[in-house]
Amino acid sequence: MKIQSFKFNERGLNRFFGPLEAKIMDILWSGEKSIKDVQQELEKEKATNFNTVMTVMNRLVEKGMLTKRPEGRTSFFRPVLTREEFLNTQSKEMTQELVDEFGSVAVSHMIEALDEADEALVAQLEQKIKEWKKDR
Amino acid sequence: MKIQSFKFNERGLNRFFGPLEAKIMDILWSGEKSIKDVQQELEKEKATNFNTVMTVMNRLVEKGMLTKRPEGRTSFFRPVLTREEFLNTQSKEMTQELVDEFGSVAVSHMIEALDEADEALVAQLEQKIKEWKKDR
DNA sequence: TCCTTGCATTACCCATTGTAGTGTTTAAAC
DNA sequence: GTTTAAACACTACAATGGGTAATGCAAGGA
Repeated sequence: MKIQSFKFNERGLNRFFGPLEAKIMDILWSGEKSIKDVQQELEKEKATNFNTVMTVMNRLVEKGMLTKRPEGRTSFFRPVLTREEFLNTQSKEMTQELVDEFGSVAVSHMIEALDEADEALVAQLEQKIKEWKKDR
Repeated sequence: MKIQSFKFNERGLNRFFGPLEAKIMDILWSGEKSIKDVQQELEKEKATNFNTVMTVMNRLVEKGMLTKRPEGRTSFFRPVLTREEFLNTQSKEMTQELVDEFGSVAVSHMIEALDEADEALVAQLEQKIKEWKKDR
């Protein structure tokens, strides 16, 4: 299942996940782990129930975000996409949707957004356009 | 209250609102209307309970999307922003968030998205960059 | 006075997310 | 081989957001 909602209010992974989900994804992007591993990691910051972690992790599997690899009695979980792949995918989809939905209005806003953000990004964009023209 | 979530799956206003909310906003963007006006408009397509419409409209007021103007026993509702203002605002916020969140990755995706969308948009973007450079 | 109209209050349903109790399986320890 | 504890399954509940609607009140007109 795909991510289907982007929250303006939040930051980082919390834009795509609930807060606990986000923490779990983050932990699993540091390597394959069992439920207990994750729970202990979370415990460092705040008392966390094992079953809570299990439930959320299993839901993430159902959503297609994690894979579950049983090994004996214990299962090990791993994100389907790397963090980079994930963010890349999301960014791409978002951008596509933005242009589909808003067309030329979005284009104006892109420049404005880049303007406030970083001069180097505009240069990069310019370069991209150059390449794009070559392929025509 | 601001819109705080953008749904990839949906189209148009349904990206920002629930389906009934979206229809109501749409109707109100054609002019100030009472609950009954809106309900009758909705009724044309599908049986619609008056109170359902009322509840949703009042929620839209709470969210800051509509203003309510009492006149005698009847209240009249009007969107706070015009459709154009609303879409413009959303597009701007989305774009800003995108750049904030993904930086240069987003830039690449912008071009790709434009590529698939429309050649004219790339030209527009190029023009925007030119203007941007002038202001430096 | 009584009925109709407009609205307020309140509620229930469903989905998502965070939370956690209870029950079951099974490997390992005794 | 029976007990125990770890891992897990199953289930449920709360909060939130959105769609739905019943009930009840208030005020104006017949």
